[in-house]
Amino acid sequence: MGNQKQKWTQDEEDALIAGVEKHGPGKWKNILKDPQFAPFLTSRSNIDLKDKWRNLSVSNGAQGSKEKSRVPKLKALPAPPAPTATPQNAAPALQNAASDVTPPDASQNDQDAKNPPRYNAMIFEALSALKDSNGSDMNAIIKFMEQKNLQVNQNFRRALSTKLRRLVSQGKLEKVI
Amino acid sequence: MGNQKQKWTQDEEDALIAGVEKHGPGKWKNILKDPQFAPFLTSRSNIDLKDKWRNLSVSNGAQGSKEKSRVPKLKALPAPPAPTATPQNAAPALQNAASDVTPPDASQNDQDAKNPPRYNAMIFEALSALKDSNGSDMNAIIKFMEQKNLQVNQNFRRALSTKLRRLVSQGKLEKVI
DNA sequence: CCATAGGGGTAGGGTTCC
DNA sequence: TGGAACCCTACCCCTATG
Repeated sequence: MGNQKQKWTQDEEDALIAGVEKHGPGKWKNILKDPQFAPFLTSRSNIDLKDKWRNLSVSNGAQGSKEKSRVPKLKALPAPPAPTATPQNAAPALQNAASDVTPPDASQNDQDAKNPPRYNAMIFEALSALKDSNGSDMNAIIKFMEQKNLQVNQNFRRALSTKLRRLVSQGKLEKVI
Repeated sequence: MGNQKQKWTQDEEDALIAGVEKHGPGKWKNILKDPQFAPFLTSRSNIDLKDKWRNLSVSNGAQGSKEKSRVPKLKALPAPPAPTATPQNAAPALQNAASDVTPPDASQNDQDAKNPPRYNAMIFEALSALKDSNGSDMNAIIKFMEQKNLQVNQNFRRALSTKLRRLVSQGKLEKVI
């Protein structure tokens, strides 16, 4: 109903293509986070990027034959069991082919902490920040969290407690007192 | 690498549902160990079970009701179905899902249906059946579908069209004109 | 270490708008 | 009718907690 289509601008499309060149296809979230492209894609989600790339590939992959009155016939291809060297990379007209798409992202998994409450990271950040004298107690950590406007509810205190114990048992933390 | 998507078969899904009925949700390891279900789930981990159950719950539950419905499509199996008569292949072999197609659904819009129509399978079956020397056009495919008593409405024609285009762009189909 | 719960990300099928 | 934008689901990985 109130569903308006938001057509892709040239800038957005360029940013997407450049992003794929840099990060490789399939790294939509990375492209979106890259400060180099993010400014152009503020109103796009990683899903949008994926879909747009698919559309680009489709229009580019199809033969641009002007014959439209013709009824195209289709023939099944031999099943593609051999994914040998079939990059299926129908990149939409990329000029710069100097750098292959091979090394897009060395790490396939760099799920950096962002949204979810990364307690571990928070703890270490806190301890690092108030690395005074001979360590900090739990209350100091809580205080630090509060100043950071982080969610510190009743549940959190308990979670922090067990987390600290676990970290100590894992040797990642040292109890000084 | 071995990162190939392994779609859930009907047998696997049935086994999971039956397992949840017997052991309750959250007892994934138990279900996996139960000889009653194990034969069908040899290629699934307890994590897979958990994820699949989550998907099932999402698609079947929350239909406008705040009720977080549990068990999806439970059919009340008082007695163990014991369909163990068809272990056939204990190894995680790749199965060709060509034969089965969507059941004859009279509904015009199966948005809420659980089993989405598998256009791909239908298309390949059609092309394989009318293995024309030069290939087949869309109308031939439609004809084939009609003879199969498959739902061929306006909606289907459109879907088939886009599907064919995408398959061509993916290199899975070849347009021979 | 083993197990479960939940978040997050991509791919693909299918649909809606123009 | 075809293309483009969008939505929904499947599947899998990762982290956190017990």
